[in-house]
Amino acid sequence: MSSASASEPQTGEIMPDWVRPIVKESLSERAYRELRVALMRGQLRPDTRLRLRPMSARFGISATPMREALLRLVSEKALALDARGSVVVPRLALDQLLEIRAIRTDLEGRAAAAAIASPAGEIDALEAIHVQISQCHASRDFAQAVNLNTEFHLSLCRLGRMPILYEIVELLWVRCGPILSHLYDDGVPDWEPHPHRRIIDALRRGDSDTARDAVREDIERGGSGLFAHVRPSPAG
Amino acid sequence: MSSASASEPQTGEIMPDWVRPIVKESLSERAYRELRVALMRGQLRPDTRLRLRPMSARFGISATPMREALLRLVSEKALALDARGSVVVPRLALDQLLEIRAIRTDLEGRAAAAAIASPAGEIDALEAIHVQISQCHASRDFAQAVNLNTEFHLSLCRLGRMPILYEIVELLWVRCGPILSHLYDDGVPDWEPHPHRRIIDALRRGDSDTARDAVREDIERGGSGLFAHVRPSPAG
DNA sequence: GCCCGATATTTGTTATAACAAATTACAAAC
DNA sequence: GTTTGTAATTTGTTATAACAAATATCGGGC
Repeated sequence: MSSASASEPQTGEIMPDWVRPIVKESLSERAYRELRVALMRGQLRPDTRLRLRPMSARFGISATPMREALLRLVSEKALALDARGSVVVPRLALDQLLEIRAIRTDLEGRAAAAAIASPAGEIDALEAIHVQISQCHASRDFAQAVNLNTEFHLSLCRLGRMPILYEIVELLWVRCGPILSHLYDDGVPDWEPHPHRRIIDALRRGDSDTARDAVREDIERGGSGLFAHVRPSPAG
Repeated sequence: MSSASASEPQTGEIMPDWVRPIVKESLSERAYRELRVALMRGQLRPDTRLRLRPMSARFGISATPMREALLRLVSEKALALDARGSVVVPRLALDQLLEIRAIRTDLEGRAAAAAIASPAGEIDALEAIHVQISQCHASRDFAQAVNLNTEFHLSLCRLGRMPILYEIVELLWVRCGPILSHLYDDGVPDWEPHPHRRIIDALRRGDSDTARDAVREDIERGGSGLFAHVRPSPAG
């Protein structure tokens, strides 16, 4: 580690920039990150129990960092604790799904409105994602379409350049992860024009109001296939 | 499972309901909760270092649950890690404060709009908080006024009955905690009518649009005293 | 006075062990 | 076959120890 570490005191030497990205990732953070992407990709089914010691064995680490990773996801509500104190993959309630959609309407809408300042290349990249989604629809590759749809929304949020907002929205998507695989259970929407297209066109025209409204339309009209996989709300 | 502990197998016995509130709070959760309210009350100054072992000594617990509590707050971004890996009370950047205000406008605005369905008594309670704030202004008790102002906004959000939204907003307030004590550094605003009053009146009239707009006004025009205590944004 | 370098301490991280509570497994009794 | 009671296992929680890296302390040289 001759030259990289960020905490090294300044030598007179001038270092090229490309030596820096030596990141030291703790064991708990690696486990956290792996579990998180597994959640977002829908690879963990609701009600799955994640027991501490079996998990730490699977990851090849001790209980302490594994517990850290699990509890961090619990604190984000991406996972939950059952009555026994065991970590489980939660099943979203109807109330929660509706609330998440409402919050996403506000936040993703604001991000989209802020994204009109984006350079053309980044809007092109967003469009490229939507083209891939359309291809997945055509080839009936719904698993990939789900992941790309997530990527579309998160990429759009990144264009808004609001890091705090982005993290909130990402948390909401993680929470929906376990049921997201059913996004297309009701079939492929064939709206014309697709809300994603409306978003992209609005961004190109610098029309923030239309961008925001297209996001709202996408959220409100989409995702109907998810409702079959939420639990009824308590006393609702 | 007629009435008692959720995990207890069904005995024929019928238990009164009041035996239930036996809550077992783990050591880490108690430390987490205490630190969190200390943050929200502005009792921890920015750049304060919270070292692991001294902290666990102060709380009279071992390093493991203390580390859990600290890392949980780090994961919520209520605390941060410096280059050494030490936990520190972060200093908000200007960008972040502006972004938090924008997000609060959306979310607290939506909560206020949803709160028009609230029973009259709860709106009265909200008004009572604002009356206390006015009294604090008159008696120059700004420390208490800050806490009550926080309580006003969080109470308003609770009225919206959107638990996920509420938790997000609360997180945003926790992140502002370390600089909130400077809320009145620019003096007491003497707008007429005070936005809080507009909110309360709008709730009573069931006017969701005005409620939302009054929240926006309160956020946009208030809190100018905070800007002197944020660090300049990186390359901003 | 200031700077340098070796030692001692403290730091965050991870592993392991001890503990109580809960769950499971299993065999005896009905 | 079902139930019941006891033992064995597994669970989450907490404490403690070991480790390397970073930091602080302190003395000597200039």
